[in-house]
Amino acid sequence: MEGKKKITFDDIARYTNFSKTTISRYFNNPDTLAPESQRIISEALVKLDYKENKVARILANGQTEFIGIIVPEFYHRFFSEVLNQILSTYETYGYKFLVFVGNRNEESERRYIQELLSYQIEGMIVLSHTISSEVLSRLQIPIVTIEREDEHVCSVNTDNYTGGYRAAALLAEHGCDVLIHINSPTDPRIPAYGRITGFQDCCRERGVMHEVMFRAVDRSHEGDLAILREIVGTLEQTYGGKKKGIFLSNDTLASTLLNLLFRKYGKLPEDYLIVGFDNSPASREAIVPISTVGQQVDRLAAEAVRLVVEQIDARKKGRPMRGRKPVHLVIDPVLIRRESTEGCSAEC
Amino acid sequence: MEGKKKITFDDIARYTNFSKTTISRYFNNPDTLAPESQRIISEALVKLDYKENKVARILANGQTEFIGIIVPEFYHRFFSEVLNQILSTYETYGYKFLVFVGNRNEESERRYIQELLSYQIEGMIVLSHTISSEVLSRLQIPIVTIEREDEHVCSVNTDNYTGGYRAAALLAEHGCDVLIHINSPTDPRIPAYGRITGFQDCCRERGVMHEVMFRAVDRSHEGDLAILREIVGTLEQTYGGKKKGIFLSNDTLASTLLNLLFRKYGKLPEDYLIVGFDNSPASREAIVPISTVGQQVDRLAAEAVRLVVEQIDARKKGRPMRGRKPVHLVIDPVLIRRESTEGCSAEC
DNA sequence: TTGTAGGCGTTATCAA
DNA sequence: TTGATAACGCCTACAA
Repeated sequence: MEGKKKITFDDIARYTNFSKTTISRYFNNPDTLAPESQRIISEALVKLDYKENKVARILANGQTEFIGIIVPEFYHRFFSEVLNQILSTYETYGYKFLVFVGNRNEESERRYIQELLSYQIEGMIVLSHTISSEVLSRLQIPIVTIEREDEHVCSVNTDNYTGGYRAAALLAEHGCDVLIHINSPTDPRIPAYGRITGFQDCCRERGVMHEVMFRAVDRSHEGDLAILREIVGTLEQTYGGKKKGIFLSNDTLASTLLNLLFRKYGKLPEDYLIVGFDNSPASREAIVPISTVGQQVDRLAAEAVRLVVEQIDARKKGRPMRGRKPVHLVIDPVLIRRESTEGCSAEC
Repeated sequence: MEGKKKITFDDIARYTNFSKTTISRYFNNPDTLAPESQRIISEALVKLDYKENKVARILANGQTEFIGIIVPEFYHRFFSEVLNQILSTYETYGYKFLVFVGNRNEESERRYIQELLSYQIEGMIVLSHTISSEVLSRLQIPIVTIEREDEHVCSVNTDNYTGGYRAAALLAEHGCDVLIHINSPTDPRIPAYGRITGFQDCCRERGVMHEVMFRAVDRSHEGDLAILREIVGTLEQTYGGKKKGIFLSNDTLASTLLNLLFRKYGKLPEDYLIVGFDNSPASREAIVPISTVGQQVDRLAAEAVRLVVEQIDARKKGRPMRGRKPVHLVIDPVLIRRESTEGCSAEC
């Protein structure tokens, strides 16, 4: 009952008078065994308390069923939600996940990748963005990125353009005189940039007055608060009597703005409409539920895993993906209307 | 440059005219090699573009450097934060983490554990609570739990009792006439129950009127809202003119209550003081920053990993932990005073 | 339906 | 300082 040495196929073979091969077959092709043999072996397994050793199996057949994941951080809920959904696909595909958090440090992320490769991962899902897709593509294993620069590898992204477009459209429909988009300075090559162009295009098409304000938001709550306070000051001066529709780059920021206004006025003033991005709990649980553009995180994750697995499978039968153009999947965002734009129908 | 077959020690040995053994030594005991030999091998590695294969190494020496993790869910930020901190210890100890999310389903968690064991993990950190510590202790590998029932295994927990005590003390110090604790029905065997007893003991010691309200909170935001609305109604009836100090089981719930009151009165009424638990972003970013009892998540995680690693090391040299009583570490909580109890000093 | 023999890429144990 | 050889535990032809 103590620390006995592990039971192997050899032990079972000896115990049952079969060969190791037969034991192996019991696990991999049970139907090629005589029913009686199956029973004998199955009983022996219990009797000897056999525990399988996948490391040995991997060495023999090369299939680790490992997928590596690199996440940049966990502060933004988006990442923990995606990770959650990815991990949940274990039930579907059986792949196990080796997870690393990139420290925004290219050098260490490189090391993580080497480590992952040394464990013979069969594929990789990358959410971190410090390593270029070109470098990733040279890794010679199936790779899928989520919401990051993806020129040379497969990817799954939210249709940010449509998201930004719909946010603007929603605000315009509610008769806002001026639309404001607040965002941090964004690299045009990453998918999130689409939110900006979508917003702008919608405004232009409809001839609505608009402005994109790039500020160093998203560094700290205090910083955001200060920046938004200043912005509110500016807005009240510049667009005094006008109805203002404000689209923020994420729900946390939207909630911060909302709180700011609510504290100032004891309510969300009627000349302010707010839309966030992500459909994170922060938007639903805000003091006034915030309209938002929801990323379909479950689908992002599911498609990402599906895509890696597809490539892994393809590579197992020949090498059909060789030189093929990377696939870029796009997931539709969902516009969620809440009180911050619709007003409070019932109870006010 | 295409899909060449992998380079092994054999290739390097042939290329350098050393034996496989020497190549192996280069990696494991470089100092036992002649400096010249080291140079030769090191150059060969580059020239041949060797990539190490840890699976083979594991099979040979039995050390996977894997630690398994089972997290119950990712909705509560606590878990993603702990996971984050655990993963970050890679830099310190070099252990890699295989992560599973338990679906609140005992059967599947059992399967996860089997899967983890089959990959020869060297230890396990468990945050999920569907599997009893007794069952876990029979797994014969180092195990550490975090904030869950831990009778038969090592654990790291926040000192919930002190947390509850300090929350109550804070409210009492501010002259509250009655203290209320809102929590979901809690199993007395889990650490979080300490919050309740700590709260009660403090109230009793000080002779403060108090009440613990067990409600089915934490299932959904809408549900919480309804429950809290009802509670507020009750409180206003029962404790009309009194100053009420409310301690909630987590920050999200505290924030929901705060929003409710703020919407109702346009501010946080002066006869309400609020304290949450966790020091999650929700408390800092609330419309009125919420005082809270902070779990030192970084320390919880760091100690948990240290504890598994310690056991793993101990087991490698003999088996000194055999039969020893499990270690239960306790981390002090940190009381964080914010506006929801301190009032607004500056700007009001 | 079952068995034999060799291999997967390292490390460990003796020798030299 | 270096090598030969046997593990590690399983899988996969090929054979019977």
